[in-house]
Amino acid sequence: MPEFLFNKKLYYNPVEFAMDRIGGTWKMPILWRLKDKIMRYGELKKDIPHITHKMLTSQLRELEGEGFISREVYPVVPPKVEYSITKRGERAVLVINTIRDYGLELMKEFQVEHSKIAKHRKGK
Amino acid sequence: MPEFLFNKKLYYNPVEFAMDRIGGTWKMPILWRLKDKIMRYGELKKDIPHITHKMLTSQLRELEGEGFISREVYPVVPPKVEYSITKRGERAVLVINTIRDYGLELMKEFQVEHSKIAKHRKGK
DNA sequence: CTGGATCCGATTTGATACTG
DNA sequence: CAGTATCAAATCGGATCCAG
Repeated sequence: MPEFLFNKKLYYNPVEFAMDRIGGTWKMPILWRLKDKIMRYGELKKDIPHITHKMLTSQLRELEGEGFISREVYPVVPPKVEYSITKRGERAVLVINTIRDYGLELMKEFQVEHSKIAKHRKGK
Repeated sequence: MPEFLFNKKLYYNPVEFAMDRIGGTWKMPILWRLKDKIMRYGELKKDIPHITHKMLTSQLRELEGEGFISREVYPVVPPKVEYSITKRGERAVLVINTIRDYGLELMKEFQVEHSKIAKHRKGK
């Protein structure tokens, strides 16, 4: 397993590299929401439960800085900022889908119940 | 996105749940090594660069406790303990493969060199 | 050889206040 | 509305020591 440097951090394998780009608690939920629509900062904030202002802004900065999302600022008062997904972000969403499906599978094995309106969702 | 509890921790989505089971810096490297062979504690320790005693033992405990690997203790002196992958662990390796492939793809995009030979860098 | 426990510094995150 | 800055709390990880 080769090791390498990126942004002054030492990585031991490609998995770690990938997870540093799109992992953590919040990046996937953000990308997931932007996968098929443009959203404003406030919309994301309202839509992602429990995320704090600080985490949302910092994670958006990182995702933007590494090209997974793009940010458009409208010079109006009050400010309006829209976030949208990029090609690179769309590619990431494919991987997120795989992990998500696996997560659902694991939850079943571990008998975890998503308390919310766990209606019968066939397929997907 | 539903939220739910598992082991007294609150999760917001299936991705987070999956990554808590097999994510972190060391779990994937461990599973990866056990995917096609049984290994002793000391072998894993020597084989995984930079992992500390504390991290290796704690991660092995968690992986075992959640059924991704199994642990066999031989009642001899000095102790001999062998770790092997389970069916659940093998399923996880499939996902790890996907993430790994994606990681390699990303590394290429970001022009990361993963040669073991050091390259000239500006800073350090 | 394997593994548990403890101390402690480093990193991450939450809460809060402030700005254009 | 969107974003920055600061401080404190919580978490994580490394080093070390003890044990069967």
